[in-house]
Amino acid sequence: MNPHSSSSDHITFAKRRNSLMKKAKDLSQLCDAEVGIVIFSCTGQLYEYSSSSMDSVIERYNNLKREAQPELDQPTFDARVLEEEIANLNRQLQGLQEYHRQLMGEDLSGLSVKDIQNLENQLEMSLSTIRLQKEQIMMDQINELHRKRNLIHQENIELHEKCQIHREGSSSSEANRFHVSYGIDTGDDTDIPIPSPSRRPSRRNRSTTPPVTTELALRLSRPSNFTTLDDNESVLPQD
Amino acid sequence: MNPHSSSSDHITFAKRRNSLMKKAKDLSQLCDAEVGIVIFSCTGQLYEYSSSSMDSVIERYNNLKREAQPELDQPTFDARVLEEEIANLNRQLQGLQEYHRQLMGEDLSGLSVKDIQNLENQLEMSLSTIRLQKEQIMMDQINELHRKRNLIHQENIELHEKCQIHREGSSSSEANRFHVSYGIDTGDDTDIPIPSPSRRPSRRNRSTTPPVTTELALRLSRPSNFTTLDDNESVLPQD
DNA sequence: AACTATTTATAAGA
DNA sequence: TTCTTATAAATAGTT
Repeated sequence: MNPHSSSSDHITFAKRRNSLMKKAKDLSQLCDAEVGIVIFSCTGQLYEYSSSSMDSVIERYNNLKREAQPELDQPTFDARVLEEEIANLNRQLQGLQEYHRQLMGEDLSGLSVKDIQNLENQLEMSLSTIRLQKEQIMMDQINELHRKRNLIHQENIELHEKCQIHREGSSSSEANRFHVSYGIDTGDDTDIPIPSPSRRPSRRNRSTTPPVTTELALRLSRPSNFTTLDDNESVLPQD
Repeated sequence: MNPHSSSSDHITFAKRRNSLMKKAKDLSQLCDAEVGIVIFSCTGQLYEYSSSSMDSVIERYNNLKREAQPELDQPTFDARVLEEEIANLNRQLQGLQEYHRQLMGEDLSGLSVKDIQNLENQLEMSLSTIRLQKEQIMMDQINELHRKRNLIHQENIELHEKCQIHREGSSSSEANRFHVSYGIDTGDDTDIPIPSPSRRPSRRNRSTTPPVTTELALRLSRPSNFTTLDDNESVLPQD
C-alpha cells in the first residue's frame, strides 16, 4: 500500500487525486456534464472516476473520434480478413455443393452432353472402386468366419472322440448333445471349403441389399448359443 | 459557441473545466502519473486532457480491465461471431469433402459394409438419373436434327418439282444434281420419320421424369442399341 | 476577460 | 495515518 520511496509523495498524490476527483464530480453535477477520469500512478496503480460509467464515456469518446475520421478501421482490420475468409469458404462450399448436386444428377441444366458424359464416367469409376472395396471387405469377413468355423469344428471333433472314449465307462448322451448342436450350426460336416466366388463376384449382394435386409440376415446368421464369437460386423447370409 | 441558455452557466463550466484540467496537469507532473480526462458538456461538446495521449491512456485502461476479467470480448464481439461462422463453414466443407471423397471411393477405411452399401446405392441412383437425363438430351437433339432434315428434305422435293416444271423449257441436269446431293445426305429418301420406339411410347414425354426411378423402370427404359451407353454397370442381375 | 469576497486545496508539521 | 494550519488556489458574482 506504500509504493513510493517517500510517503509524503504518496500523500500528496492521494490528496491531489482525491481533490481532482471531487472537482470532477462537482463539474459533472453542477454543469450536467459526463466526465471520466483515469489516473495511473507512477507505480501503475489505476484510479478512476466516472460520472456515469467509464465504458460509456470511453465508447462515447471513441464514437466521436471515429466519426471525425471517416475512413479506416470501421470494420476492424481483423474483421475484414475474417470476412474475406468467409467469402472464400462460401465460394468453395458452393462450388463443391454444385458439383455434388450434379453428381447426384440434380442440376444438370447448364451442362453439355459431354459434361454429363464426364459425370457419368466419374460415377462409374467411383462405383466400381467402391464395389471392389466392398467385396474385399466382405470376402475378408467370409474368410475369417470360415476360419473360425473350421477351428470350432475341429474342436467339436476332438470333443466327440473324447466322449466316445469316455462312453465305455459312462453315459454317451452328453457327447452326442454337443455334437448335434454344432452340427446344426455348421450345416454340413467335415469338409468346409473357403468359398471362392468364381462366376460373378460383384453381383452377389448388389441388387437387393438395402441396409434393412442386411441386419435381418445378420441376426439370422448369428448362432444364438455361441457367446465367444461376436459377429456384429458380419454381412453374409449363410445359405 | 454559446450553447447554454444562461451564459453564466457556460462560464462556470468553462472555469471549472479549466481548473480541473490544470489540476490534472499538476497531478501528472508532480506525481509522475498518467492522467486522462474526458468531459462531455451538456450540449455534447467534447473536452479532453491527457498527460500523454488519450489513446494510450484508454488502451492502458482497457488492458488492465481486460486482464482483470480474463474472459469476454478479447477478440471483439464481431470477430467472435465471424470466427464462429468460419468454424461452421469449415465443418460443412470438411464434411462435404469427406463425403465426396467417399463417393469417389477414396476414403472408405472408417466405413462399415452397410455404409459402403449406402454409398453404392446412392451412386447407382445418381448414375441412373444422369443417364436418363443424358438420354433425354440426346434424344431431343436427334429429334431436332430429324426435324431439320425433314424440313430440308421437303424443300428439296419442292425444288425438285420446280425444276421438273422448268425442265420442259430447259436442261434438267441441274435439278437432278440438286436432288442427288440431298439424297446422299439423307440416306433414304421420301419418308423420314421421327424415330419413335414402338416398345416405349411414352418416351417423348418423359422430360418430366422424376429424378429417381426404380431399377425396373431403368432397365426397361434403357435402349439396348444405344452405343454410347454401356450396360456393364447394370443394377439388376440379368439372369 | 479582470476583480473580489469567499471558499477550497495544499503542504508541512503535529 | 489523521489533524492542524498557514498559505495558495479556485470559485461565483460582479464589473
